[in-house]
Amino acid sequence: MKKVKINIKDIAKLANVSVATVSRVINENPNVSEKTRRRVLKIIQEYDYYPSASAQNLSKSKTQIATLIIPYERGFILSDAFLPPLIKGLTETLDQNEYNIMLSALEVPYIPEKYLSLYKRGIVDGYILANVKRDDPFPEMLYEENIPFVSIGKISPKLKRYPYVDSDNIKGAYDATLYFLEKGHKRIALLKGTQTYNFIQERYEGYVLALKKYGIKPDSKLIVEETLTIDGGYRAMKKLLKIDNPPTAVFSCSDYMVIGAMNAIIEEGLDIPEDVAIIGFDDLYINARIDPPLASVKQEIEEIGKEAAKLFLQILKDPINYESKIIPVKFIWRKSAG
Amino acid sequence: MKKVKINIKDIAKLANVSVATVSRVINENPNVSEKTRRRVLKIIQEYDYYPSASAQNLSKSKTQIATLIIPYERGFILSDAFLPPLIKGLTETLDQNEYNIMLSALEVPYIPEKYLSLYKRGIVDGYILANVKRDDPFPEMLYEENIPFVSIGKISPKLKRYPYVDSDNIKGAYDATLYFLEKGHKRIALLKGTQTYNFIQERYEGYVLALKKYGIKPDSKLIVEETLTIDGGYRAMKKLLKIDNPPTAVFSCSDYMVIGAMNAIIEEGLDIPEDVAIIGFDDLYINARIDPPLASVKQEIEEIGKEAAKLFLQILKDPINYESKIIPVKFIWRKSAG
DNA sequence: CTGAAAGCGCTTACAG
DNA sequence: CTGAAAGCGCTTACAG
Repeated sequence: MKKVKINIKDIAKLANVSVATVSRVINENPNVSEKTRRRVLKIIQEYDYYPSASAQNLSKSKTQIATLIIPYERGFILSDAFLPPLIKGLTETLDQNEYNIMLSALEVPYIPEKYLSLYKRGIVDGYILANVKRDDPFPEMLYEENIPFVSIGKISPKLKRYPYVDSDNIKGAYDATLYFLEKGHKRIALLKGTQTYNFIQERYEGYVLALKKYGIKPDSKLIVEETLTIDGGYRAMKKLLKIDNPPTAVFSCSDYMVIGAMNAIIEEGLDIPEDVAIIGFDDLYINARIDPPLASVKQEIEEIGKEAAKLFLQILKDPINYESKIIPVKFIWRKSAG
Repeated sequence: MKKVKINIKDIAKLANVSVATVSRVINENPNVSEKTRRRVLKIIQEYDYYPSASAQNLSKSKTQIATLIIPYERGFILSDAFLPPLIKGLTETLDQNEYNIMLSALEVPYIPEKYLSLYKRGIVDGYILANVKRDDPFPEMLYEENIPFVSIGKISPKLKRYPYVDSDNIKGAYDATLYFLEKGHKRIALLKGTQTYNFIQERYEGYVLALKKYGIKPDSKLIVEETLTIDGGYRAMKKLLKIDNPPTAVFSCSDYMVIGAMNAIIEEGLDIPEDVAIIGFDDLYINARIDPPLASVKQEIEEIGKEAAKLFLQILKDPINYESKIIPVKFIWRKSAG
């Protein structure tokens, strides 16, 4: 039942042209007469011919494949607000440009050489980095070797210039904190992640910036570092509730931490937002449906995926003249914010 | 700064052997003297040589790439309990076997031909299907054309025999329902998805099976179909609370539906689990941390990913003698179950 | 607008 | 154990 695989030579013979002409038709080269083009196209359809990607890759020395690098970090959850829309944005845009995307999900710490070989062996044309930490050595290696990559989220401050797409983390944290300040809160805590993701640093900066605007000096007792998980949030909040003069408002770098923090708050018999108001970051599906509904800063992850894909395609063509992008975020008020 | 790309011919020359020998070394062909092997390997290392995947693919006519097909269905959320562990399981196992995985996330309804071409063009060696509905025509096309694929979750009942890895959905639903029955509940509702995923059908069967064991005939008023989302669960539960003699227990095909259902229950001034007990399916991260904590049936998604990857590698070698797998699930008691 | 031919970088019978 | 050579299926200057 298996049809013998037909190749460009067969098509050429059937259409009474040379393989060069068939190749031109396939590649939409304009130097083919309309008549010939039609004839060849007809034969191609009739025989259900698909050009071999391997052969094309070998000739063109590119593969039309990007690879998505997602380091798995213990104590970090790839939320449903992140991975699915990211994948959607990336694949949609790449697909429109006949690019495919490969998946490399690795547990930290990973061996960068292994992932470098994807490029060196000519399996992929370049990398899209997601969820990479500041101290991850991989981007620097790519940078050094002039290998095409785009980062989703800013990364190593050591790199002078590299293509990235990121949320406006500073603004998001700033807005959330400012909201509390305008409501009259003086003791505003920050739930920071222990991890060295750049977005943590930026959200911290946004928080500090807002405080500064109101002439408040950041109080180190109000800034707690914990893992970016539900449990981390729980532990952090427990600590905060034990200090003298505990916070009346909490801004968290992650919604998962907020969920843990909520439990800690309720456990102490306090009310949200009356005793402690709280705002998170990410906007999980469930945020609107928890009791109380959770305020958050929403990232446009799907758009980030799209922009990252565009940027990737761009740097393949021109590795010098590109522009990195910052995508706006949006503060979503809900009851937990008070 | 860019080193000229070195190829097998260069290595052969440098090592004073033929390209055939270098190729044998690369492919770990035993017919090479230890001495020669060492010499060649040394040169390879020294010059940081990587064989071209495209050239290898062309010669071997395979690509060492599988593609993961994830149809995006409106009204269905790819939860953080599903996609990340699935990807982890798949990539880990494939990686160990020097296989890579490509990503095709498409919005339903999609054009199957487009994804078929990934195989026909020789971009991938086969497909791993996730989240595919019963009436999706794609698997049948693969089946007809003898294209290698493995399905995560059972699919079309039209296919007589095909490789799949699935959770024991029937048992999971059965256990959850049985738990309620043993607690003395008589009016047990089922929150079904409207979508035609096979797992919905199976969870329904497990539910019915348990009822039957207790001599209870399924009451159609207690079985509500809605989208597998938070909102769907909310609407379904609202309906259930309006009927005469409303349920005292609810088993839901999805945890997201449970979250919506909880809101509906609380809105009516009822208590969980005192007035209405509830059990879901999937076990989201947040389940343990919601108030009340949510009982659920937990799937071993990472293991499913691993088994699917193994099965895929297996059918590539032998498309006839393989065994599909059913992975056990686990009922997780928490307060919401009563 | 079209074709003959070299080239992309491997693998793999075949012969020794 | 090793090598010469054909073959995998394309693309792309080059010549006309």
